[in-house]
Amino acid sequence: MARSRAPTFDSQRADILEHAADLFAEHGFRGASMANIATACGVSKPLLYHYYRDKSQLLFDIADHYMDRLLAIVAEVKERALEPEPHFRALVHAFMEAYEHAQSRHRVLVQDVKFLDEEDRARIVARQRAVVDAFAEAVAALRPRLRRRDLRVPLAMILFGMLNWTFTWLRASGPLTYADMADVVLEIFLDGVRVKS
Amino acid sequence: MARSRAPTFDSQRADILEHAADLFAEHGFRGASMANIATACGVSKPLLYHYYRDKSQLLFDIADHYMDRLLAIVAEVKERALEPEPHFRALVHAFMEAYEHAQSRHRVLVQDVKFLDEEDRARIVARQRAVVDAFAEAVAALRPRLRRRDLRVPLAMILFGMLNWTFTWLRASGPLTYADMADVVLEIFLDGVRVKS
DNA sequence: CCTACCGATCGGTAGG
DNA sequence: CCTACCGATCGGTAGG
Repeated sequence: MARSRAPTFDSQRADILEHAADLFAEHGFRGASMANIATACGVSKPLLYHYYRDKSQLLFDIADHYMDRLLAIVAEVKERALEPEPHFRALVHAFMEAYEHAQSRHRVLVQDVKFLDEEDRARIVARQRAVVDAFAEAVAALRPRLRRRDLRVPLAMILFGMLNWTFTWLRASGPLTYADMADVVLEIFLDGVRVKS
Repeated sequence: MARSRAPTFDSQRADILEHAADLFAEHGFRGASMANIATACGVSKPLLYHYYRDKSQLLFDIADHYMDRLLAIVAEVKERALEPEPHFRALVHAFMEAYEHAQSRHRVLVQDVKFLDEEDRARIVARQRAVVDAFAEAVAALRPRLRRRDLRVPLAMILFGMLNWTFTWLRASGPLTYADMADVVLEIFLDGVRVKS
């Protein structure tokens, strides 16, 4: 009979994923070696292969679990059945809060998904597209008479630009919090910054 | 007497830089080998080392030349001495036009500068900061009564988010042109997207 | 003696 | 779950 999994299996696996995400974020997928990850986790390199088939699987799991989280946020906000503007505000706030607690995963998603093989990459990209579509709908609902339907996705991508670019400059330890940032983005996106008459 | 450089030296060097930028953009700094770059350029690997001391020098040159271009745009627009809003519009349009013709260099700047050694990285980061400062001033001029001075740089970073994130989704061959994109960003940043009463 | 450039191979390290 | 290794490929440089 097959031996059962150690009770620590899942937490050990999660710990490896966390350290791997940090190292991929900092050094890139090619720049971080399996030996580096093993050392960071305080385990041997062969033990890593007990939890993950190969290096790509580790990368895929980081990206896929992170997409689980982002899609769960989209679903949770949708369930509240809010009016267009509160719905939009809730999405932006929930995403910034998620980003605050997943900075390494966020970087990995942005910079390293291109190293996945075609099949794995396609799955991640499809799930990202689902998130973009949810935002495009939320944006369109704000402006129901928007004439150019072809601008729905670009408007969502512009919004994601404001939110996602934070990985290059916003730090949880800085003076501007992630919640402040959500408010500033909402102010700009909803009203712009031009001097009001 | 020292033999002079071949007349093709500068163009050969520029050709190498271009191919290296494409490969770094696609595969990352660690994923693109000197052998790959040599093959793409149609030269031998040792010849690469005639033009560039090492792989890092190649990366630095890509980033530094691109910063030359971006800082030149900032200076050119400043020389026109426009009013705040036309000045701001000119900056956004000029940057989007530069991005359109430098997609690989743009990606390299975003994703690979972290692989430079401390000194080279510091130079690039300092020049990037100069660009951010120029945008922060241009944004502040739009809204001279902005109460929170500490929002000047975040506002500029939010704008850069909209512009720079295009590297993930905007294609020169697509239906939305870079010039269209500049106009949409300006509309949002200046007026927001809320339904106007 | 210089610079320009080749075919071949170096020491070290990657993922496995 | 370890040490000990492998085939391959890395960035960089030797002699000529």
